[in-house]
Amino acid sequence: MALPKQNEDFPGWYQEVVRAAELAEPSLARGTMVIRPYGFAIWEGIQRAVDDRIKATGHQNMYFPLLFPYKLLEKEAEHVEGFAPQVAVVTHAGGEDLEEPLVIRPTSETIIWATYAKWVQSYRDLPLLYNQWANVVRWELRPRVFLRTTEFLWQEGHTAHETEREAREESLRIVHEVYLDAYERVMAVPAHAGRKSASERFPGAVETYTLEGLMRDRKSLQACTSHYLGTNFARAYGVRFLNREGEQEFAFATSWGLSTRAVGAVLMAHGDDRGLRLPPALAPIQVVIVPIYRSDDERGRVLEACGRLAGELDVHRVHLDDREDVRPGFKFNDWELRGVPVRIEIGPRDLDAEQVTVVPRLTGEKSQVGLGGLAQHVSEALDRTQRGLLEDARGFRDEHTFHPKEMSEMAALLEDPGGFMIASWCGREECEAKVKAETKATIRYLPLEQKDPGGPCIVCGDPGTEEAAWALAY
RNA sequence: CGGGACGUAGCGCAGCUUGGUAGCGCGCAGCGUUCGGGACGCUGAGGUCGCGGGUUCAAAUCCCGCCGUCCCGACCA
Repeated sequence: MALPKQNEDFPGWYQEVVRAAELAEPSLARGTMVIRPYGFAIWEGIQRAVDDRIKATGHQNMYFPLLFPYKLLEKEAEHVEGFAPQVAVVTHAGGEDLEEPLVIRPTSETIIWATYAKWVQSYRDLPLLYNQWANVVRWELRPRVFLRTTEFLWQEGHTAHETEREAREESLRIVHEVYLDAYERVMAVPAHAGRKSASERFPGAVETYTLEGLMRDRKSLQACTSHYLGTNFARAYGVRFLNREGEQEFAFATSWGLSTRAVGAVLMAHGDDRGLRLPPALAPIQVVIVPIYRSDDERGRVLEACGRLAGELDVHRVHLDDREDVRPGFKFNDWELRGVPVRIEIGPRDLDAEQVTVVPRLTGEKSQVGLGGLAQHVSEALDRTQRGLLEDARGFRDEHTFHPKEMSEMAALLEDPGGFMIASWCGREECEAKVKAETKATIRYLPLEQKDPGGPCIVCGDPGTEEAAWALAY
């Protein structure tokens, strides 16, 4: 089984890696997927990293229901307008048509803020710093495994605050301390933190922050979002509190989410022609040991050594591949496809020389390591891999970041080689739309703080007000 | 919903033009030999040819209708 070449056929490469590494597969209902154990273990690693950080920033987990009445959705005008086209509605249950149709949540702002109304009376009740891990359903027109499925898993944080300042700080803090930290330190995926333009903003948000990562096919992936919602939801659902001056006031809101799309981000940011490459901090298996033997005699000797050495490693997740029905060569390829960071081969030749063979997935280079120094050698290889993947991805991104001055130049660069196009923008939606119509590229992010782009709008030539990053996206 | 393609074994496909016993590769099962980079041999299991109708002595193949999937666009974490 050979993978399609990444450079020549990226979508094919992606689908084949997902299938062959047994991460997930399309399911029976349109646009849904079955996540297989290995793929789910990667998601669990992401969950763990994100959940730890959510808790470290003072949030608690809770759970809200999957279904809520349709009329709740309608209370926030922009929100319903944005989500109505992609909402699945239950109209029939218990053997009859429902008087009140129920929405399958596409996101939970509505039900949560309708409930927060009951929880908040006074400024003393604030802030509410809550998160939930849940599944949501959005009727997307073009699903793609992990990147855009009809149903997906995510976490969604929903906080309520006393002041605008506090809520704005919260939404930014999540971007940096939760998402950026998890992406860069655990998933080894470099990302730009930025603001969304008005047209790309979450329905109902005042400001949407995003992390954008550049994938191996030079498209940008929105890796998560964090929204400052102002008082839009508090007004719609009546979340009022008595402030310190004794006046009624609407609470300020944030919401933020990261989904199973993150698994796709890891695949597309690090994969190569041999398959997945997983950062050790995330990998379900950090070190795999492949025994090599012919006779029963060798088998006993080798497996004994494998067991002993596995115990000596300073690594949490070690797997001994003792399958009898496939040969070592098959196992090498199998684990490379699955992205295991370090492979150790142990055979009779190694044992005779009191050494083992160590092969980091990052480089694929074999080296012989004496038994005494093995634990340290492996730890160093894992550290190098964790750093190396991030550096590789960052280098790739920087090589594909350009500063075009003319529309024609930008269009040509988007075509080949592709990547982020940093260019001046006047801030008008017409100009944004024109770029999309001509090149399919959209503004992926604006700097967190608006700054002088130092030149005329690349589209219309009027004075620029924003430094925008354009790219093709998923 | 617009434009294109495709539905034949678990997966990937050939066969259709010119109607006549259902094929190939991978995978799967058994046995043997192998085992330091995706093994090989022999034997075997597995199919309402997407569904319905029509033409015909005879339909995977020709005709009509329907259903479904995928790709490009609009929507999007």
